[in-house]
Amino acid sequence: MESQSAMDAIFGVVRQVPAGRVATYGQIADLTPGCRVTARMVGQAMRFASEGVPWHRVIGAGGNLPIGRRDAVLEREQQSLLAAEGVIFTAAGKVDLSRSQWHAFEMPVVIPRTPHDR
DNA sequence: CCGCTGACTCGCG
DNA sequence: ACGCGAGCCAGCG
Repeated sequence: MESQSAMDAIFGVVRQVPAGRVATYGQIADLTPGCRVTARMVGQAMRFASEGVPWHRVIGAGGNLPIGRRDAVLEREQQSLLAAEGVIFTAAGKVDLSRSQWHAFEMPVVIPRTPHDR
């Protein structure tokens, strides 16, 4: 299994996803600071999500719910949890990322500019 | 050390 | 639309 510290880092990012919004495995991986975290690892980590970690807001690329291949019951739970939060689904049963994807707060890159160079 | 396996993703036919 | 293979990286036998 992956290291506990890596999962903690991943959980830390997942906890930032607000209700009504979703993020993809790859997105979480990219946002997770520290070492090389891949989408696969995020998925593994979600299996061990503890209380307080909104695992249901983490979905597959393109709005898929890849969990369905493993556990249909769990997938229904994820759907109901998301629906209860107001997440928009498409007719195809996928999450409408264009409307519900979480956009992490990005720290604006402050370009250093000294008084004399302008 | 090798190979297989994933709640993954992307590209190609 | 759908399957397949390759990249991905940690864990396990």
